[in-house]
Amino acid sequence: MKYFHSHDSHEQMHHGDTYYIARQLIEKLRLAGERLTPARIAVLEVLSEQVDHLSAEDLASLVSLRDPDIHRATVYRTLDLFDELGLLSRLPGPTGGNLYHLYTPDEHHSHLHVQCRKCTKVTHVPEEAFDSVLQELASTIKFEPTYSALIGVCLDCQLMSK
Amino acid sequence: MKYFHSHDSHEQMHHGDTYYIARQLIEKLRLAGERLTPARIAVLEVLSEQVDHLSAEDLASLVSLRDPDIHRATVYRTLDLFDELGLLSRLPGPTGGNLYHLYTPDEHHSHLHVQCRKCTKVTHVPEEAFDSVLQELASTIKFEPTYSALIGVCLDCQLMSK
DNA sequence: TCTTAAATGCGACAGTATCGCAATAACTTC
DNA sequence: GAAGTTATTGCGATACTGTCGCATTTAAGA
Repeated sequence: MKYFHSHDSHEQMHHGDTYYIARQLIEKLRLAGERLTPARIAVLEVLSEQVDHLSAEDLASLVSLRDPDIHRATVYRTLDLFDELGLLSRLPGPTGGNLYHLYTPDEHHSHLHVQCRKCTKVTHVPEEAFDSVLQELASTIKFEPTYSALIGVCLDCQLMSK
Repeated sequence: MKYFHSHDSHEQMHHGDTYYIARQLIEKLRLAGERLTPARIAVLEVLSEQVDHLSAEDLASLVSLRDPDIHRATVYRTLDLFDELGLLSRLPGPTGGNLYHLYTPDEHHSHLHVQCRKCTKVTHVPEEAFDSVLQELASTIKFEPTYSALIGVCLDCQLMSK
């Protein structure tokens, strides 16, 4: 509970701390008026432990490991919810489904994921490099690339097809 | 046949001309060493008549209208081929599948599609505005955003969720 | 025309995600 | 802390998208 007051605290609290991240986001859930259920917390915690983008089915397996009573469908519904709340990055995966990855609290909305359209590998890009572009986009065509991703073909896949 | 020489010709030949587009691309197919089959030509022509991005299933229906003997699976295989040849834009659609749209011959590789992650609506962006960005991407993180698309949330969908 | 490798039709199949509905549980109010 | 209201869940069935193997057909070159 003390952990919710991060601003004025000098306690050991690193951004990489899984539980710190999860707590921050749980607070976001509550503020959005969403119910705090064991399933949602479990999904949030499992998500916060992942470094890369994972499929819904993979996440469901991990959640199921933690609590076997949580159903696949619930994980899908929870991911949809988190997506709508803007808590995570959702990108098309290699097998047709989507890949998910939690935005950490210190990632801004303009954080950019770059994904290869062929191998679906995702690279994280520092936002500073693209702030100007994103702003130009927003003003020129009324498109706000919040939680955005750029899709193209990575160098490896380009070389492979030659 | 005369139509292949567009540079020095003064004939009526607009970029919006469906058959002109299809012919250009048929030539590309041949140059790539691919076989010219009725199915591929039909898919190419149907594609060239579309203004927006369409799903594989929708395209298959349209192709089937033109020639009922062309199977769903063939359309999927053909779209894969066209994608690999860089003839079309392939973007994730609303129902999990992909959406396809032919690049016209006058669209360069750096042509950019901007797609809303929620309603999957696609907007075309003039490449000039982003040449510098794309080049920076390519050099900084070794990512070549050829046939690329930027994914975010369009203004309409942002307003709706508030 | 003949030959050969590629492309096709077909149906079955796999993976991803969604659905309706009854049962359950989270939050509010008292 | 008990009751009531409404959202959430588990469950199984199901739809949708895309893929596969294999026998047959066909495009392209000799």
